[in-house]
Amino acid sequence: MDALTRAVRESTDFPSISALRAVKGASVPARRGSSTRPGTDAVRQRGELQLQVARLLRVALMTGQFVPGQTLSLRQLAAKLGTSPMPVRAVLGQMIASGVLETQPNGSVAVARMTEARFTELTRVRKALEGMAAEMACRNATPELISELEKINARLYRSIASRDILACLRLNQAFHFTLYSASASEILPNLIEALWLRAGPFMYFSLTVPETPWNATGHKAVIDCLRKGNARATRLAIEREIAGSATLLLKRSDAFCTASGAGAAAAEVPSSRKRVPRR
Amino acid sequence: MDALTRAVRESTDFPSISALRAVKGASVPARRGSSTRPGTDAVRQRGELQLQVARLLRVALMTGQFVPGQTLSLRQLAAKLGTSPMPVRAVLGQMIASGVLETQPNGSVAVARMTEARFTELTRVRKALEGMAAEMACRNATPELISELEKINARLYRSIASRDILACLRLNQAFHFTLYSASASEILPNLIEALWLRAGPFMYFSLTVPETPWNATGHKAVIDCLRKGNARATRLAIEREIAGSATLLLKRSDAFCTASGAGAAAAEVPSSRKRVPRR
DNA sequence: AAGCGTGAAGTGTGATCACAGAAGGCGGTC
DNA sequence: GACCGCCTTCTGTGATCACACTTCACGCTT
Repeated sequence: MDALTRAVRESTDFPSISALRAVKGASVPARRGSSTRPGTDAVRQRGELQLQVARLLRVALMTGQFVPGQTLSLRQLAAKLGTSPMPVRAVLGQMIASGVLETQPNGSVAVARMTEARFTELTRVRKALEGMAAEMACRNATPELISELEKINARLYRSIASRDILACLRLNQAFHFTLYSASASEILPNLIEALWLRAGPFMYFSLTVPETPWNATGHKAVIDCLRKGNARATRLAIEREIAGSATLLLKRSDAFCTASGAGAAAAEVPSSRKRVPRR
Repeated sequence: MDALTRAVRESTDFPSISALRAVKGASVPARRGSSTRPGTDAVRQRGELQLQVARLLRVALMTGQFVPGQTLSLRQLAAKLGTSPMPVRAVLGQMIASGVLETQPNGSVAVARMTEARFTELTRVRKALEGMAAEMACRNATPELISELEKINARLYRSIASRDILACLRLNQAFHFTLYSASASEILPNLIEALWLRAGPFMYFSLTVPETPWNATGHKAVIDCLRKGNARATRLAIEREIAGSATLLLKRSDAFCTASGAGAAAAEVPSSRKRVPRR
């Protein structure tokens, strides 16, 4: 549990993209002109930076690196990532459009806060979409898929036993999304991912209780239904899983204080505006 | 029907934003420095340009101003809208993220093409989400809502009678979204709008047959269910409406030729690259 | 005449600059 | 001592520039 609080404290300490780029001078932010991309620079595909920024930001959100309500600054994020504000702008804009982030009344962007009503709705939509994806996945499930899910599940149980919450989150996500990607749907996984991203920061903080009663028993039921080839039952099993973890989170109603209210915890986040004393 | 083909031919002839801005020199694209924003300039809120670009692009997509598969150029769109490429970039990036547009292998962005599989999936997800929104809307339906829906519906019938397809589309959209916004959901209307936007260009071209057998009889059933306060029935009525119009479109399988294949119709779109003869 | 290289123009992406507005410390005044 | 205004700094947004890459017309060569 202290690993979690530590991760929260070092809330912006995720790996820098700049390590992936050529040296180019540590803090000098890349000169303009032909010297910008010396021949020794690492090859970069078109839009590669945006993808990397998006990936890092997604991971950061899902692993509680950002508190709900915390404001994210374009330039600060860009500086931490070692890029110009440009790709960060694009990614934040997309996340705002998908409801993961929101613009505060003064114009700055912040991690979306969670209210009880929002969470209930989110859970309802998740049940519908993920249930549908699970049903479709069951319709074209292969033994390989089932064995892969079992492998993930085994690792998940080990992570639960060793209280490695980060690994739990990662493996739980892996379980769900390998299942959903088997649905062969082009649109469902993306929609579901956006919903997870919306719930991500809040869920992380709700799981920071030392004794998480969540044990992935629902996953076993899902695998059983897949093995039987019962699509309806698979849908119901996934819906039960979602509902179960949701009620688990709702029971900890204090989590909303952290997330939604003008509570102390949100104010605890050190203001990102470090003022340099004048002269 | 010629109004439609005309709209297709003038496929990029939508109103310019520049009319909303101060004069500032017709084609001179705004100088840098303090002269950029003279005191006589129209007041603009933060991010107002992006919102306007997004609105115009949404309308253009829903009214068939862009053929599925047509490539959209940042700079050309910006020039047509009278802005810099910047806000267009942001909007296109969001639309790509939501699946409305897609990046072609060479990197340029294009209106997403529609395949039969995609359309089937899209319809399934729409039934789930819009059914849920309709059910929620019925739970807190007011006489005002019902009368407003009836008013929209009456205008819709008049538009069908006069074969004003643009008005039909607009009023149909108004009917559905006033219903869904009554669900008081924060997330469903946005998700549904993204789905409509994905299907929009394709649906428009499927409706360009002169004798559209679509008559909004499903809307009457929805209103009846709302008046009875039967939420389950409202969901089913909406699902039937969606399924009905979907099968109507699927029957016209040739529409996919226009939309998906390397068909002639897509190639008909004049290449947006007008080359200036060299010197 | 047919094929091919050249180069200009167009493409999206990333970086930098400029601007208006918000936020809050600092010095002034009452 | 408390309040008010300035002023610095930071915010996101829009514009412009630079770059790598693609595309395609022109003009040369075979």
